[in-house]
Amino acid sequence: MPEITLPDGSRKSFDAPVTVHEVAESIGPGLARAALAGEVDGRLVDTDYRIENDTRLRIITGRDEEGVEVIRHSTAHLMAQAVKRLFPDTQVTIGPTVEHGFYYDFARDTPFHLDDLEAIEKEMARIVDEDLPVERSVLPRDEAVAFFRDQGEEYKAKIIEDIPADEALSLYRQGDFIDLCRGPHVPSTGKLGAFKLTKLAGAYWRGDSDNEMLQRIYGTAWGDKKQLKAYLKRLEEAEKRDHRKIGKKLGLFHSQPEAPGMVFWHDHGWRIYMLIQDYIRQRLRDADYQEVHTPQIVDLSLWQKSGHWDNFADNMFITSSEDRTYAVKPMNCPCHVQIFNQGLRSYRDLPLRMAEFGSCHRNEPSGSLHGLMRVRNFVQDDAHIFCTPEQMRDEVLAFNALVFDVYKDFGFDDIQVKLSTRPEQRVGSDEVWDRAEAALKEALEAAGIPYEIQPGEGAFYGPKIEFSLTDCIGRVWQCGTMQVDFSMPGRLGAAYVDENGEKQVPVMLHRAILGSVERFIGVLIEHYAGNLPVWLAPVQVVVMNITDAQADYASSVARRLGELGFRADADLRNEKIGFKIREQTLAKVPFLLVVGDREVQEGTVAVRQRDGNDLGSMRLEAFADKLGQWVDQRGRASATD
RNA sequence: GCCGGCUUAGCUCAGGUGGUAGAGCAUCUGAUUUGUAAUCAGAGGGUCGGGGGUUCGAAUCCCUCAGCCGGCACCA
Repeated sequence: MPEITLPDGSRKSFDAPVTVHEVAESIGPGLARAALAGEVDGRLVDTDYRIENDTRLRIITGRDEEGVEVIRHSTAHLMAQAVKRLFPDTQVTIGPTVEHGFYYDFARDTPFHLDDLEAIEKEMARIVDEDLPVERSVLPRDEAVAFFRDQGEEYKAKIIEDIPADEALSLYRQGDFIDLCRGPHVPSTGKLGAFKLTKLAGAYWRGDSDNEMLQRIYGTAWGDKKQLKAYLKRLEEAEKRDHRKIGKKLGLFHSQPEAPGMVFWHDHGWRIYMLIQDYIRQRLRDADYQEVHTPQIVDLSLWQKSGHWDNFADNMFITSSEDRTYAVKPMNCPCHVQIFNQGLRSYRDLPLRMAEFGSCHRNEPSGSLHGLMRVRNFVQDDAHIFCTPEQMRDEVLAFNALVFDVYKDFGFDDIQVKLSTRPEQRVGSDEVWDRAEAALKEALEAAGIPYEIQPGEGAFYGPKIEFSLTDCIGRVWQCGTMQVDFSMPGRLGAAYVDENGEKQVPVMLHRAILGSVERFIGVLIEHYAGNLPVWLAPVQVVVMNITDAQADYASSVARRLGELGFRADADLRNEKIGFKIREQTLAKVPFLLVVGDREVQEGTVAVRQRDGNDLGSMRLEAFADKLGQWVDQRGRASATD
């Protein structure tokens, strides 16, 4: 005689055990149709789950997050069923859900073709029409292994063999297709429909590049067609923001086969680059960093001593001369230790903050290169802080504040912080790790920064904090980092003399705010869809004349703005004003100044913003004042867009 | 690096089943002197990513290399 409590607090009594579906039916036929699963005492179950005792129940539909999750899972099964029908020689492996959808990995001699996706989608739709009931059953592990092996599903059998022998496994059957799955699943295939297969890819069996490659099909699935459509629309929008497309259109940079993964920065792109670098340089100066510059290529022996050669030999560029072998530097830190090592350091010198915009080369695997986001030559806003263990906390605290403030200037307010702790393979005693992790934690907590812990994700030489920012369409980019290093200073012989006249090895903090400048520019372009805030816009103002009669005036306005420190061009082409406005708007110039006879006579400029907003006519000085204010507020307000 | 796809004019892209290439924009020339997102006309421009092969004949079919794109793996 179960009494069931619903989320709104209401109770329903039944004379006999009932299924989730029956409870839904008792509430209303609409809910019964929409029910995809139930949550019984916090546990997700199928709709045919039988409730015996008093319990709390939530009916899950496609409107719930959990419901969409169930739909994605079930759609993965649906796809696998369709694939097995169309390509019986295929073996199934795993099919989990991912953000916005799902994938399924198949083992198959001949890879799928893009055209196959369409056929698979059609078959999926057919199975939806068949509205096959999805039924759960339970088997002991060994029987499950035998079952799948019998079906020729070797991979599935291997997966199940890794599960403890005493565990019973749930299987889900829909028509001729059976898959191992924890569930829950939708009650029947007819509940599915808002899906689309999106990508075809190779993926290693068990995620290990030593294993054979499987065929992965990605799909997206949603609660209804409207959500699906909205998602596809969002994908399209994201594509329009692609920094590679925008970078090409605006002529910011290019790359070519002769220098894969390396960037040819053009005039306008390089302006952005320099503006960012100048800004960070000023911020670091204000925070008592010194700036240094170290060699591009350094004898291999240094990299052997630092340990990088052991770990990253394949990813380092090598050059040689006069029987010596050099490595093109993949990072700045060993060189910074060399500067630290010049002369005798006192504890009074600490903390010593050493920054460098050093150009680094890493021979990244060819398949990992991606526009500006993953390159082989990059510059980081890199710095190393040499300090005592006692100073770590304050240094981390100060750095946190700096990171958040800098991100605000670039227009990012939504920042996620993660703390990665000691990995299995590490150097240094537990005591030292305790202290380092505690210092990072304390600093985060003292600053009131919420953070997530990633156990075991730290570097081998120390724990790290990672700062990720969320862009305007919700994508997360890891940029900033603060890493504690107990290893390298010792390996490279760094030392200072303490209060007692004894030599000590300093702690080294590796830290960057933006990370690679290349990548950060990529993130900025996508975040702003190319409409960079005024302080970063390569060209801030274009002055355009209506006819030749105002050419001199327009030139003088542009020149004057240049003298005031702004980046202003004149567009004197013999074109209609509408044409010039269109072109300069597409070039994402934040301010367009139109000057005709009226403006010449009155000594004014007509101001138009990038978004089409007309600010009317004003004196040049008035405009320059406003422009100065917009520049000064950087990315903190959106006055111009 | 691995799997799959792609590579045609400066850019964006057309070019069933093999018969030596085409559009729009851009460029150049001329006309037009124009008031807030495209003025008109004409002209030039390509060893179809590189190399090799099949064929009487290859942008098209095969092999190979490179780069790019989507994933996987990697990311000090």
